[in-house]
Amino acid sequence: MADCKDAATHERILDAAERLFADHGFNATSLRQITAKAGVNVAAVNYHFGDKESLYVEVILRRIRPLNAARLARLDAAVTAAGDVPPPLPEVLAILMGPVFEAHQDPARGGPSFVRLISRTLTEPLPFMRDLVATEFHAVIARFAQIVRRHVGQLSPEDFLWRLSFIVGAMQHTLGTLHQMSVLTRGICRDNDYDGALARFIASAVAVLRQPAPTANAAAGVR
Amino acid sequence: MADCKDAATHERILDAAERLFADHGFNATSLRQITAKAGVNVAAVNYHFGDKESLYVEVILRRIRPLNAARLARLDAAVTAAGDVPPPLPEVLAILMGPVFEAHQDPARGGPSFVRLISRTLTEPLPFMRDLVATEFHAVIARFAQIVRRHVGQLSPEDFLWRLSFIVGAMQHTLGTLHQMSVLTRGICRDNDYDGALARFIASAVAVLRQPAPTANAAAGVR
DNA sequence: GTCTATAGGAGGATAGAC
DNA sequence: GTCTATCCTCCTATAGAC
Repeated sequence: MADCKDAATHERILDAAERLFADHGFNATSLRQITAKAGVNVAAVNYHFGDKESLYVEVILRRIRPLNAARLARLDAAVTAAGDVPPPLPEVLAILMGPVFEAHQDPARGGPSFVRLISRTLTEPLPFMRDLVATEFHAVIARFAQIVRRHVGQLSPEDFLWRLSFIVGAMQHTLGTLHQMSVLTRGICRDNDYDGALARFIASAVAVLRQPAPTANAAAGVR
Repeated sequence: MADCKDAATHERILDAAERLFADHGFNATSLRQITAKAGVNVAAVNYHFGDKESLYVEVILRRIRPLNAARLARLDAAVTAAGDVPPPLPEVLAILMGPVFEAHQDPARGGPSFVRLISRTLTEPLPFMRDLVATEFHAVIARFAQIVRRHVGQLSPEDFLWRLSFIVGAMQHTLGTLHQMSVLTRGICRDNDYDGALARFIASAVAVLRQPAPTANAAAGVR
């Protein structure tokens, strides 16, 4: 048996829901699928979590709280070590993304399913998900954005935020497709090359942030 | 009345569905919502489109076919004009993204709803959507990737595809959030600054593609 | 604490009148 | 072509037994 025979009903439901929500999304997943996969009764969800939305929230919180705590702890350490100047940009980005890549490799931290689920949660516009993202990510985002900002002080706020948006998009897409990069690229990019993927993401994000400030004729497509 | 009184039922259903699918997604939108918004009877969907999935496909096809045709036509013209060398990278990217930004501004080409719907369709993993994307986008993607590739010939296939993936993510995220950039940035980035957004996207994509090839110690977070 | 049984409602699809 | 009426499936949530 792959399933631990002694896992509490509570945990078994969370595990099954994590996988199914990641694969099919919130609306396309029924409580019956979840309880069937978990090997428990339909009513167990209501007993342990109340309703479907609360279950989804718990699935996310179980993983994201330790993950974000790790991010902030590592960032604090890096800031302390760096002294008066902000920590180097690649290091800051590595601290932001590293824990997610680690979670992708570690079933105990959710594995690929959880990472994909995060990616989905960031894009699905259901009100309760937006609230969840706002509550759990706001402190992390503000903290990192503030430090990154110090590295590109010459940029206008507008340029800075557009670049940040592109990077968030790349991040979200990377997390959502990492598990199938081998298939998507016919084997050229490997799913399990975490160090390579992380290094390339960081380098590209740095390239976006450090590109020259735009000039008036840049919009004309000048080479 | 904002609605054209003579719009055929067929078109009214497509318009209502486009908006609702973009706002709430495929599963969260009911046929009853669509027909209510269109001011037609529930059975009209079945009569005109067969079932819900076919309706979704028609909503996309109505807009995406002219859009992709315009992309390929402009690309052909640019390739002809450039002669032996490939057209400049920023110009190629402008041809790829320009038509989408134009559609965002033009209600007759779908406006923000259609652009958001495309973004959603690229991320939702329902089988019929994956088929739709494969069928309608494959030729365009292959054509553009081939030309972009000629600008970064020194890159390994692996580096090239990772960078392309980051750019696709940035593109998808930009299209999905363009309509609310004002809100997300508290007014700093404007939704309707299409030229500015397009220019910034192109510049960032170029920065990602043209960054130096990675070195062995890049993964260590060296400044 | 966990399960059985079921209420109560919504959704997609269709038959047949007009 | 468009509408009315309806079928049947599937879902969430709950009440109450064990």
